Amino acid sequence: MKDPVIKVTKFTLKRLPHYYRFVSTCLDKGLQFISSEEIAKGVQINAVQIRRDLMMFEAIGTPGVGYSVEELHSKLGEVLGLKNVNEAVIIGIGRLGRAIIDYPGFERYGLKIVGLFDSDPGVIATKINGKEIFAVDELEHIVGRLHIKIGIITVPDEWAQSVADTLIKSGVKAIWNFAPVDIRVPEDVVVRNEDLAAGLATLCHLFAGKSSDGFH
Amino acid sequence: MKDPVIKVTKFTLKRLPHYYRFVSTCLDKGLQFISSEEIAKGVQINAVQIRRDLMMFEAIGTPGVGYSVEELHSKLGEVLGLKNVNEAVIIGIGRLGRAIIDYPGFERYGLKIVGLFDSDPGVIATKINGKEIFAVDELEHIVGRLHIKIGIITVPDEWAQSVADTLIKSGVKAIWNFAPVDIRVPEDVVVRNEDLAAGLATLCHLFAGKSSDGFH
DNA sequence: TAGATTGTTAATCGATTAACAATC
DNA sequence: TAGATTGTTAATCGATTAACAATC
Repeated sequence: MKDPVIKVTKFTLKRLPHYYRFVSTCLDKGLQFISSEEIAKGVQINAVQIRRDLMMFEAIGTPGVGYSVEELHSKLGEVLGLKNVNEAVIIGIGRLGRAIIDYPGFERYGLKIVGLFDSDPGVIATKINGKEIFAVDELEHIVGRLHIKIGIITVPDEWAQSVADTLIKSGVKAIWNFAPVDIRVPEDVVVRNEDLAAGLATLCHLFAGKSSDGFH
Repeated sequence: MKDPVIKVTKFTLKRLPHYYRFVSTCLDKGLQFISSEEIAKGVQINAVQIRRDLMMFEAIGTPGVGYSVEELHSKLGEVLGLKNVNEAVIIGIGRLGRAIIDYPGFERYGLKIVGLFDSDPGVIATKINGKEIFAVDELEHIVGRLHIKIGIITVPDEWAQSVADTLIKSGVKAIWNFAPVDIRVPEDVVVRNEDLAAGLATLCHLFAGKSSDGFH
């Protein structure tokens, strides 16, 4: 019998990490149950929306009582694919790469960075947090042998696509790209282009809008 | 006469930075005109969608010819609020903070980080790229005096909200938060919570979905 | 003119919200 | 039972797509 793949819309999916984070803190506090209203306050999302989103697990809540914190936490983690530790490699050990390597939020999500790569002879063979940095030339070899499925790209724009291609050739199925270019991948590979500058542009626009509105 | 505030939906806004980036490269290549089809290929978004999005500037394109690269570039930059340089401060000079300080995509968007702050006596008064790091205690004073409107938060979770409060009190109107918590702000302040771990969670889910699908 | 491509209207699709019956 | 809160259905809202007339 195969696992029923839980279908979630793109939009629901975006909200899940927030629920997960909030529910995690509730768990830490030792709470037993929470209502959709309480979650709503915690994550600033409409309570109806939340109930709707949580409907993907059938009948996980108890009317009149709320949701079991523990169960909800566990289910959310499962849907988000955080149950098993995911091993990843990171390519590009500049400042951004280093920041990612010890970004605090990741452990909770079970991400384990097991391979560090760079092309700069000056950093190759040095260590970060006890992990050695390898030459990019070895990327294909190592990724293939360790059966790594996730690659994190923190190299300059002009290298990003070619690094991605190498990763894919080596069997990587999920790419998290921080270079400010849109990476092309085949159908069976998922990619997330995390363009920080785009986030900035969005913020600037909202800001510009607000400030001109202010004068009317 | 006041500037007509161009209304853009949340979704259009998310696509604009991509257009902007692509059009920038066309400009660099010296192209005169591009069609919505060409942009579509470049950014992997439906051409109709693009035309629809670009309708916010009235009649900027020429039927049968396309859009003037130069004009489009300039208009997009304007809408995104990138015309004037935006000065910002950053609080939290850890690895992430340092990565942000020299992330390559930002200059193009006119972001200028003019103040660096941290609470660690070990880094206060040291310099990065020639810019001195100040004590957080001076944040309110300096931000207020320089009339800074944008604050970037790269401190640990537990400090994020309080730093945000200080920023707001000092007159900051836009906050870009990298700490993995949702920051609360008053109505007249815009905030963008850039939770990297949430991005990871999204990627993991997509990945998990793909891999189980693969077996059917 | 003929060909290309825009701007716009109408049709479709999907997400959010409101209302409420079912359940503890 | 009465009160609370879920799960679900129906109504609304907004975004995307398709079709095409207008324009260069």
